[in-house]
Amino acid sequence: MNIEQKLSQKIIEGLKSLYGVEIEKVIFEKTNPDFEGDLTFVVFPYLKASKKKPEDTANEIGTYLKDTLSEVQSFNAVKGFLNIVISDAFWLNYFNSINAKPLIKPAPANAQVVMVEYSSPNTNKPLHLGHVRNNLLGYSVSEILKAAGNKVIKTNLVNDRGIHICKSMLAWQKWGNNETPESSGMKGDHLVGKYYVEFDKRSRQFSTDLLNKIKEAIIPITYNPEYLKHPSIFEFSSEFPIWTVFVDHDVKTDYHKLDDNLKDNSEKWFKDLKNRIKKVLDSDIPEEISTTFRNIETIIDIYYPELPLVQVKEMLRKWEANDKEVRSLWEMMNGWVYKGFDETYKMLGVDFDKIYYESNTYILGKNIIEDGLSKGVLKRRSDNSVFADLTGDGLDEKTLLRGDGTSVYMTQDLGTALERAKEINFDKHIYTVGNEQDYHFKVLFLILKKLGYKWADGLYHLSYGMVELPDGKMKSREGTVVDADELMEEMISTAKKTAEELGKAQDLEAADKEQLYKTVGMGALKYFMLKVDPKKKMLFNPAESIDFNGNTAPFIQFNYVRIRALLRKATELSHNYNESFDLKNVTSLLPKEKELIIKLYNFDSTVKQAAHDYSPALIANYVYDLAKEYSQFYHDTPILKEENKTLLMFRLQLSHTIGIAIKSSMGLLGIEVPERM
RNA sequence: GGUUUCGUAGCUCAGCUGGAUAGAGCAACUGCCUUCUAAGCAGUAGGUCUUGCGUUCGAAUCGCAACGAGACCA
Repeated sequence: MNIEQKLSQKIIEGLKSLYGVEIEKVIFEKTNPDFEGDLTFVVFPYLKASKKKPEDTANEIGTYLKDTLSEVQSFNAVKGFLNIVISDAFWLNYFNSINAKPLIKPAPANAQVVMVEYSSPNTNKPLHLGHVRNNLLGYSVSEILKAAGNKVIKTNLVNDRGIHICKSMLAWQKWGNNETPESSGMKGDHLVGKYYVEFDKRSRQFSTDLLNKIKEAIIPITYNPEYLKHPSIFEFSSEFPIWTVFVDHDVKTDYHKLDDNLKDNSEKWFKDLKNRIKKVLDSDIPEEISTTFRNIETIIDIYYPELPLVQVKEMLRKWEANDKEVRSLWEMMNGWVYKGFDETYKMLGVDFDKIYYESNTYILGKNIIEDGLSKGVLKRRSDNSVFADLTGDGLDEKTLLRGDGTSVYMTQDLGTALERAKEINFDKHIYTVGNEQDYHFKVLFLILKKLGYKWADGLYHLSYGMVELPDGKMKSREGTVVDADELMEEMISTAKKTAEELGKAQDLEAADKEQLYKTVGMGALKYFMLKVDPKKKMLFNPAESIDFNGNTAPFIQFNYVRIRALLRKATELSHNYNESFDLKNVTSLLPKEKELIIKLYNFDSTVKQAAHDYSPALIANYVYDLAKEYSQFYHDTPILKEENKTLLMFRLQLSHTIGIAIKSSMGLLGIEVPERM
């Protein structure tokens, strides 16, 4: 039983015997630092029962505690606050029980099985800052869950198929000149990403060129605004404002901006244009117009099949039909990407127990539809599409199967979840996905619950906030994406620069120095991202480098390093801090020493809370507090100069165990600690 | 427009299952290296917790409304 439980029990007893109040749960506050005490019990709610002044009530309960619990050394009552002082002997005794022992115990045999899905990249471009937050969170939450006694299966669902993957493939095929990671010296994922960007560029250029051809063809009739008076032309121009631009030569508007669809959906745009032209041609119009429109029609007919977006759809169709050539191109380019990702993952220090590929799972989910229809959870519309009616739960109708029988993302996710539940009998399944998908997961979980799957109660969306830049969200099209590999490189070189400026680690071997820069640089990055509450969006300013001072990983690492150096020196002086020491000879604790032991005492509950909240930020706050507290202690108390041998030993052991706590906590964040820096 | 999240120091964030005078770090300013590593320690300054109303012994925390910002869905 821990000290809070003991106190709770006695307070419940005391309240009953003193005032006849029965309560179930006692909550303690941390004592305000301005007052003496380790824990505080607030008595305001019981004044009605006690019919006494706040201070008197607190004093009575305090007396009861002191009389019945030997751990209670003293107490003081300020207004309605009962500040309880726990005896040094209790804290020393506690410290002795954990001294030099590992703080994290392996999961028990009957542990709950938790799947944690994270990372889930697309294979059409390299990882960026947003993925970095996802990966660090997923990994850290996994480690925290393990430390809290769960069996964790880390998993990654790779999005390796679809229209966006085909874009890189098509661009490489058409304009790649057989460029490979070897020939270009580029990381595979970056090379593929380059062609993804290339596709976008070429596609837009192609649309622009085509548009220019149309513009030229239309010139003969643009000098006669009279034509606008024809009803069919008028209708046409109102649906396609581009016409107006052609007619009015004074308008300098970039016609690209006229219709976003032309940028992103040129295929549909030109198709629509052609249909509209047909409509005009069918109507009664002057000869000159019909000739012009026929010319335009011909231009579209010639160039439409060449549109990159048209071709990419064709490629996807071939991929789905298992076309040999397309499949082998796909395999080759994905192979490049995986090699690149592996490097990034290694640098990030994350790993997976199981990797799924969407190319294997995207067909799943269709049997669920049948099941859902027969259970009446899903319904069929007249156009043959299938949907879940969630309006009763305050949500919309969610279509799961289109009229033509094709499925949507949701269908896949339903299928994948079912597969996994069958394959691995998990108790919980965590999806680490950004909060832009909150609605998606709400719907997903709700449908699975409605379908009656018991395991659906164990599904959880670890929804994290977006990483934003000073001018808003990252946008790949605007080139504001912060690349993961570049960022990591930068952090490491900044660590190097800083270390050199400070004259740190001069006596280390070259290889150890490199390792140190990596540990410190990556530590700073990871801590920076994990110390923020996952639920909240966070800001990253590329113009300001991530700090190495203050509330940062390097500060925490530095304190670990000081402990290690201290212990090395102690060993040199033959102070064997590993042998057990006699508690009786330590008669009292310095305030800081007690504070530190209490911090150690809080390790378990912090890990538990962090696991419950899926929040590495709690661990980050904890370890920073611990390191800061130790830093003050270290500064104020010369340990090796202590003449009292027992005290000297105690302080070495305290430092040692705090070192263990720092290392363990940082480990939960995926951050390493160096021996020297 | 509908749904939803958020608003705390100049900046980045803690604190939010209601508790005492709202805390850190960065940036600014001031001290402290002959000492176990100064990536440190100590200090100064910086706040209408967006605003208003309500709930109560007590509200940054809970409720309602307004204003502002973001996300998702059309």
